[in-house]
Amino acid sequence: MAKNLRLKAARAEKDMTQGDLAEAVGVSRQTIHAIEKGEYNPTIRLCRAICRVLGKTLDELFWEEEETEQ
Amino acid sequence: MAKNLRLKAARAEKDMTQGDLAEAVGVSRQTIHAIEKGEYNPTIRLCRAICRVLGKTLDELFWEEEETEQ
DNA sequence: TAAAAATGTAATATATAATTGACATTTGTG
DNA sequence: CACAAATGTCAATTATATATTACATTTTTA
Repeated sequence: MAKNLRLKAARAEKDMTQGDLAEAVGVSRQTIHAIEKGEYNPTIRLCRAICRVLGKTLDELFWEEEETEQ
Repeated sequence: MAKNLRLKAARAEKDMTQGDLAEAVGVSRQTIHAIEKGEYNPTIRLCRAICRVLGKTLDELFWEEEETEQ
């Protein structure tokens, strides 16, 4: 998975820390960190929760034209 | 998770069986069945793969205004 | 510039996505 | 109708998303 800079930017736009977002969507801070870093392949439910909190769509935050690795 | 009828319809539009789609995205037929039935909370990577094969966006196939259960 | 807040990282544990194999039921077609 | 293909379902297993705890590093701010 590639780094998710769009997520990082959307979070910054809302002035939320990784911890704030984690709490808002009900996961651990490390999970948000791992998603932004591209280490995790999150579930669609978590992606939707993040989108709702940040006011973005799935396509805006989680679409990728091509799958890079694995 | 709610039944994913949009996925079922998009698959029908491409005249693909559950088995065809499963093979195209590299998962088992049961996984596709479970997603359509709403039993699984698939990963974003699998959702993207399905979207690419069916020529749809994440928002078209996997967005939900509200999370129903659990 | 020191303290606090935020972020990065790692190891271990747990929940659940996904596989596999097998069979039952439904649907389409000769 | 009979056969085949597609779909539905179940149980057991494996892979991996996520949690938890803990600490190190970077960034912010008083």
